[in-house]
Amino acid sequence: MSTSSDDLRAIALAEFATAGYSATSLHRIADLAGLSKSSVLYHYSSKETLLEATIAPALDRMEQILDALEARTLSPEGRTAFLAEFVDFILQYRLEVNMFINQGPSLVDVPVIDRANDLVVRLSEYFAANTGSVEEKMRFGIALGGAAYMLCRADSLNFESAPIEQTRVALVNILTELLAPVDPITTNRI
Amino acid sequence: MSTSSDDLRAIALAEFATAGYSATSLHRIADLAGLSKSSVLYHYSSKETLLEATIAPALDRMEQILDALEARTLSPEGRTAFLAEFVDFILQYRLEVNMFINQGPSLVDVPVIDRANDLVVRLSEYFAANTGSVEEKMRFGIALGGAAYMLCRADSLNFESAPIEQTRVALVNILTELLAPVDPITTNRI
DNA sequence: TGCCAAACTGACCGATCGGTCAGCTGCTGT
DNA sequence: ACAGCAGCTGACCGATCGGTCAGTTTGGCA
Repeated sequence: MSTSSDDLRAIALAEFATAGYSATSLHRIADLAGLSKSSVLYHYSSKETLLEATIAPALDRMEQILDALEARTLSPEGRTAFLAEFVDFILQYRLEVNMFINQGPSLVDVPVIDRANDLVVRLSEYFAANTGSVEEKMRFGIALGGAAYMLCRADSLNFESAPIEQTRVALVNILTELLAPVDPITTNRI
Repeated sequence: MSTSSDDLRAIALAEFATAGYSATSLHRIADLAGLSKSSVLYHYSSKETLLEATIAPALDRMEQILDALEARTLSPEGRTAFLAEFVDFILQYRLEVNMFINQGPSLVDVPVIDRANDLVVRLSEYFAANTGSVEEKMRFGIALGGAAYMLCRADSLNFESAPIEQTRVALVNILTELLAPVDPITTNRI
C-alpha cells in the first residue's frame, strides 16, 4: 500500500485534534504532507471521508471493547477490569478520543461522529449514568472528559513527559477512584 | 444601553461554545439575532473583537479569584475555600470556560485566548502541578477539563436537569476528592 | 418641525473554502 | 516497445468567509 494515505490520515488526525476539524483546511493538510490539495482529494474523496478514515479505527476498537463488556456480567470486578482496558484504549487513541469528545457536539450530522456519540452513550449507560445519582453522572462525565482533555493538553500545561507506564497506572488509579461503585448501604466509596 | 450588543454577545457565546469559533459565521450570528451581518460588525468591529467581548467577563472574574487566592497563604483550608469559589465560577461561566478549555489550543495568537491560557497556567501552578507527582498533575488536568466538559455536555448525556445546588455540592465533592493535598507521610489521601 | 447621531442595511470586495476535471508522470506487466 | 494504471498536479468552479462602505432608517432632543 502507498504510504501517502497513511501519512495523510496521521497528519489529518493531528491537525483535526489540535486545530479543530473546521479550522483545518485541505490545503494545510496537503502542505504538511508535501502534496497538493488535489492529491489529498485523490486519496480521500472528500474532507468528511478523511475525517471518517481518521477516527474510524478508534471507533472500531471502542465498539469491540463495549461489545465484550456488555457480554460479561456487570460485576465490580468486571468494572475494574474494564477500566484498565479503557485506559489502554484512551492512551492508544488519545488524539481521536480528544477529538470526538471536544468536537463531537459541533460535528453533528456527520455519520462517523454520530456513531462516536452513540458509543459514548453506550459507555455512560454502562456506568449507570442514567439511573445513578446526580453525582454519579457527574463523576462519569468528569472522568471521560477530563481524561481526554488532560492527555492531549499535558504538553501545554508544563507536564514534562512521564514514562507511559507511570501515566497508565496513575490514570487507572484516578478513574477507579472516580468511577468505582458506591456502597449502597453506607453511601461511602468502597 | 442598546440590548443588541448584549444579545449578540450572548448568541455568539452560545454558538462559539457549542459549534466552535471557526465553525460559527458572522452571518449565522446575525441571523440568530434577527440582524444583518453588517449590524454585527457595527457593534463589534471584527469577529475577534466579538470573541473577546464574549469571554472577557469570565477572564476578569477568574483573574480576580486568582489574585485573591495568591494573596492568601497556601493552607489546606485556603484550598478548600478556593474550590467552592472556583466551582461557583465554573457554574456561572460554564460556556466560557468550556470554550477556552476545548478551543484554547486551536485559537493561539488571539490575545484574549493567550490571556485565558495564562490564567490556566497560574491555576495549575497553584495546585502544584509543576512540582507535584505525575498523578498530581493528572488529577489537576482531569478536574479542570472534566468539569468543563461535563457541565456543557450534561444535556447530551441523558442528564435530566438537576437542581443547581445539588450540582454545586456534587461538583465541590468531586473536585475536593480529586485535588485535596496528599498526606506526605502515608501518601494516602487525607 | 428640523436636526443629528445611533442603529442598521445591501452591495460589494478579496481571500479562502471544498471540490471537479483534464492531463502529466513514472512504474509494471506483457 | 507499448499499454495501462496509480499517483499526482494546476487550473478552475461556485460558495462562503470576514470585512468595507455609502447610504437609509429611526428615535430623541432642541
